[in-house]
Amino acid sequence: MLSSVRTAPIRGRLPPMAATRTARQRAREELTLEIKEEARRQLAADGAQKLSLRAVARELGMVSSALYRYFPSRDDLLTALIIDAYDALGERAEAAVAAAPPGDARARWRALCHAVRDWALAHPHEYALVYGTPVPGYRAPQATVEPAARVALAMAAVLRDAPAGGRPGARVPEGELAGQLSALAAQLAPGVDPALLARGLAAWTQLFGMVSFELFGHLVGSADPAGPFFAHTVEEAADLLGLPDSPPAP
Amino acid sequence: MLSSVRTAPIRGRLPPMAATRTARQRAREELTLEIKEEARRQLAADGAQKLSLRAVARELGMVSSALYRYFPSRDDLLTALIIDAYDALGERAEAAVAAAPPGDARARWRALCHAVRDWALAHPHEYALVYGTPVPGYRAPQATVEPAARVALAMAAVLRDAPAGGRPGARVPEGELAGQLSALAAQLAPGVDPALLARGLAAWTQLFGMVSFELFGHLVGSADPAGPFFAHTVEEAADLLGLPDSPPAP
DNA sequence: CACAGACGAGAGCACTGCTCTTGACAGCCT
DNA sequence: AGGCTGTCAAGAGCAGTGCTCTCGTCTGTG
Repeated sequence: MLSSVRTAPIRGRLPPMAATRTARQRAREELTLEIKEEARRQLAADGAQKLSLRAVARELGMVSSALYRYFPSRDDLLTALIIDAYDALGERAEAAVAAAPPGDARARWRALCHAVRDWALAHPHEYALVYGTPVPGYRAPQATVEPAARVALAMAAVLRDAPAGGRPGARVPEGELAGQLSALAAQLAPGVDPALLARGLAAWTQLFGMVSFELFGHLVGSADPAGPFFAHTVEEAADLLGLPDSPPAP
Repeated sequence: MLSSVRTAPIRGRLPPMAATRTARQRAREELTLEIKEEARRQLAADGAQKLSLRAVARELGMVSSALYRYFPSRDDLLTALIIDAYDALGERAEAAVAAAPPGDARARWRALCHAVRDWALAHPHEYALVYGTPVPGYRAPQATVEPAARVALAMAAVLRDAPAGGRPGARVPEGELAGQLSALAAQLAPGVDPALLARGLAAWTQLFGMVSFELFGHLVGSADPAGPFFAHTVEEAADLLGLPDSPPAP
């Protein structure tokens, strides 16, 4: 396996720039996009379960076997859609945080949480693809971990930039958890109190727990239009995270 | 609806007791159980996605079409498994609560939470079937709602029997949420403070959010052996719910 | 220009859920 | 006791799936 990268030419001449790419390359990229587009359409319509390579190919006017030139298997197509979904959600969350008043940590937190829920409600099947049951065998491809972390990173940034203080009554993490938290803090939110970080993790799991419960129908008997409950709990979580209650500049 | 049950004959003679059921009925019941058993085995091995009616039939030494006499469709088989899973989890949770010291609300809460997680870890695919992505079309059959509520009911009972007090700093639910909570309280935990009930709902979603995140691999980068984080968060949730910190009778 | 590689098309394999028909048997009523 | 009725397992078959392999064709490149 001396030439592992197949597309990279040995000659130093041509960097495959956007302008100098050949017609084949352009066609390939466009077709790849079209395939993902159609697949996403079917995903949104019927869910990941019913996404069929043959149906995608049919809709695109090509034969099913030709599609395997672009995605070696159905799982690879799904993986591509997963990455796109993570990126779309992450981008939305980051944009919401960026649009909130920079000094108002609570507003930033609130914007983040509601952005996640809004995106999930708008793209239920894509959300389910990403935060629902993993596909049968499942091995998270390395390519997914970075986009998957975007929401968590945005949350960490909100906490990092929030005025210190925290909420009293937080238990101090001990033992193995303390180690995990300090390692985590070192890599994404240096200087954050471990107890606060533990609450951040908890709020993170709760955020997606609420959204999943709402989307998957587990709240129908209780908090049925889940909006008010969601908003309330987001505020309570903000309280727990010690985010100041009133904006500094109204 | 005096004679809603179909199997009850109009003649007064034979009540279909366990002893007096015909050979056909017995065979049918046994085969139904065997089918579910084998299906559950395949579910545990490969996940709901790969559960195949033909494979189940093959393993049972019968032909696939015969299986449709017992379950009219694959979805119906899955629904039966869903109900069983709900029941198994609910029973486990109830048993854990019952085994905890009756007066120690925190111990009961802790037992409930850990029972849920332990069951989920022991039966990941059954958990995913129930709390993961709902099946494609999905309409929750009425038969599932009662077993589905068992864990929530057990949680409500723990809160109801806990010494009143709650934790200061709870936001009072307003508007639509207040109405939902009072309706909810009326039917499963009368006399519970709405603010506390809101926190109970939040804890409920968080519990399953944590378990789902752990099972579906979303915690690998952060709280990797998730046990310590789970235990910590369960205690913090108990704090929030105002459950007394130390057992009254050690 | 010639050639290696990429490409689309088609046939085909093994599998799925599900339907329909057929023949055998059990349970019930007279 | 005998006949009717409904249940049952079995088999064939349909439409659909993911995926593989082979075949000519065209394209970009040396």
